[in-house]
Amino acid sequence: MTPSKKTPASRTPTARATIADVARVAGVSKATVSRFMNHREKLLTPDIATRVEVAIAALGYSPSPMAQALKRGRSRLIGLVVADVTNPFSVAVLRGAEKACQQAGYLLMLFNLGNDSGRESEAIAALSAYQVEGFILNTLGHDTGAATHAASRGKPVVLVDRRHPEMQADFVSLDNAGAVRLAASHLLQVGYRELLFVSEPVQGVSSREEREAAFRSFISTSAATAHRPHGNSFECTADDEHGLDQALKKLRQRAAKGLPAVLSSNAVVTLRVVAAMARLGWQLGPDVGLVGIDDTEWAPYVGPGLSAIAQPTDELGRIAALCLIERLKGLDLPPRQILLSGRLVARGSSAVGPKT
Amino acid sequence: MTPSKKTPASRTPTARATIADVARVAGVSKATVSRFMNHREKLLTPDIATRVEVAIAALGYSPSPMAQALKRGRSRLIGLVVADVTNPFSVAVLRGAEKACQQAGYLLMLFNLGNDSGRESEAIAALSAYQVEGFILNTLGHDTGAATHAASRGKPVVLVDRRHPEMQADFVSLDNAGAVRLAASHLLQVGYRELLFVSEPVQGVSSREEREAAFRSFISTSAATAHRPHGNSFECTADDEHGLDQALKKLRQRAAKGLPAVLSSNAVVTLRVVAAMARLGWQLGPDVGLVGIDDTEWAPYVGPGLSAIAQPTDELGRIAALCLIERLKGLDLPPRQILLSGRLVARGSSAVGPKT
DNA sequence: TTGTAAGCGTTATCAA
DNA sequence: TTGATAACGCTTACAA
Repeated sequence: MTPSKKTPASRTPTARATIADVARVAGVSKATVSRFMNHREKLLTPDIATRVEVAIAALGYSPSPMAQALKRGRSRLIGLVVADVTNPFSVAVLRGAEKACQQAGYLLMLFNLGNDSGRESEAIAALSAYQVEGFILNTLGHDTGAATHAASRGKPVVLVDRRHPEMQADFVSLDNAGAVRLAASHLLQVGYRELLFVSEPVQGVSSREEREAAFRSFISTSAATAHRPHGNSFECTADDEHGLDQALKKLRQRAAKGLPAVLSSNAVVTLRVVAAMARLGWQLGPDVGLVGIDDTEWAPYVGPGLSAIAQPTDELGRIAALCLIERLKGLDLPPRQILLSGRLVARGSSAVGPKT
Repeated sequence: MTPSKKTPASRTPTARATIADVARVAGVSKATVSRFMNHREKLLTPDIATRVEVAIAALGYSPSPMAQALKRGRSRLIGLVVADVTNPFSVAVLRGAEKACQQAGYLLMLFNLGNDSGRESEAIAALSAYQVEGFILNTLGHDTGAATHAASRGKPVVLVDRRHPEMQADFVSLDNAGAVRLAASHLLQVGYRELLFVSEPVQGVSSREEREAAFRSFISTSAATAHRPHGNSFECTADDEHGLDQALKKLRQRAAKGLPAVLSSNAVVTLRVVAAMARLGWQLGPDVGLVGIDDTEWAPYVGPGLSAIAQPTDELGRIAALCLIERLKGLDLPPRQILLSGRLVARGSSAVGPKT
């Protein structure tokens, strides 16, 4: 018998107590300790129970989730894959999800793609290896093989904001169509008539597609209206400042008989539009109106204040986590779609006059 | 013999391949497979090696990090505890750290305190349980017991931005004193004379203390200078808008013979100051100057543009991760302090006239 | 009600 | 150079 087996003194003085230590101190078997931990008051003599309890307290024992995971096949870990942590929307979702997970006793393993959507498979593989019980995905939705694979292996997946083509999974998102209608009709109401929808390259990203489509359909629907709006779309990339400037100039030229306004498809784009307006020296609101999807803490202080459709970001993250946890608890339903409404926050950038 | 033991067909068709599966397919022992994985070309007959290699490829085998962690005591996991993911500085650090960790083959487990600094112990306990090999801590530094405990157990800890009192650990941060001097002397140079340092409640948070102290010392040092600046400090909380308004009014009253300016200690405070200025209807720059620590993507577009000290945030996160990884590789040095310099970005909010 | 023992997927020690 | 075999810390039949 090696001394390291039995005498606690021979352990590294700082090592975690194991179930065997507890069993020894309490004078019971490991199985009993395990039962105490998992079934608590059931099937346990009060006497033994207290002995175990005391030993646990004395040693400061807590079970090793790693060992539990190995044995049970469940890890109490949830994998979160994010296209870009820099995106404030992603962060907000992350925040909501993390909170809900913690409350349910799950921990989050984070994998940031850094906008390199090709690594989605890599991310999922890495997280799978750690036996995460399920995934929350806020990614572009290309490179969808691994996710589908995970899903087919019975690991639940929840998609946030962006769908993956052909993937059967719960989906939690802003009601994109509603949000775009809200923004666009607000612009019409205020008096803008010549609208430009600006988004990042659509490139198969579902939320961008949906918003763009909603915009087109809004325009064609309300063409018959008293307002008779016009609408166009523009895709802007990070480096092509010139292109955006040109698009805005054309917008203003077209707007001979109606005021021009931009509807931007997310916070990143909004910032680009704001930058372009600054370059052109135009006033947000009177010269060109602006409403963007995504409200931010700084929106009130940019120019005359940026009008926005606020997403219930925390709620999106929270609901995504809760959906996932329900599945983990065995809920077996066909994939659900949960669409949350945006809220219009009107500020100076969608006011025609200097003060409304 | 239960069929599930040996016949692959009886496994859940989707289960991961294990080392035993590989061994069986290759016709070797588990030990051999393990050796192939860990020592590669050493001590292996070419014939056997290729058989193993083929089997691994055929089954798509990759070892279970959980099982490895259990056996080795090392998990290739790093715990990141953040006071508040909402803070853009924290996110930026997170981003840098996550990237470096991924490159080194580590995964990040995230725990967000949601600004409830009392839960720091809880966070560390939870992450410890998962055998994380080390910690990156960007927390307030109260509730320091658990971290110290982890450190004493030989788990390396790196502190980012905020020190923990009496804790021996690597520390990575902005050079706070330098940053404050940079900001303050810029204000003097431009022509501001009556300075107000605004920060969140200092309350034992090291970075806030250091910045405040640096401000005081800058003022007293340069009092003998030709500029003869005055300086005061103000702590502002999220809900006390009135207090901040009053502080700014007093600042302007004091500034009878010298232009007034605010030096804000981080992005959160900067936003509050901007909001207060909007409430008061004052112009940033001509009425009251402003330089804040932390540059943000929206800073150029708020008012006349917000002057800022940009922190090398990505670099901070990256270096924190690298420090940790060095320690994990066995580096045994006394605690290091790594201080990175900030960079001044001057914009309209620190320009006395309408255009410089 | 409790204990014994097998096994989760690895790695490490020892023989062969 | 390779193969049994015993751990790692835990859960769970099955026996007692």
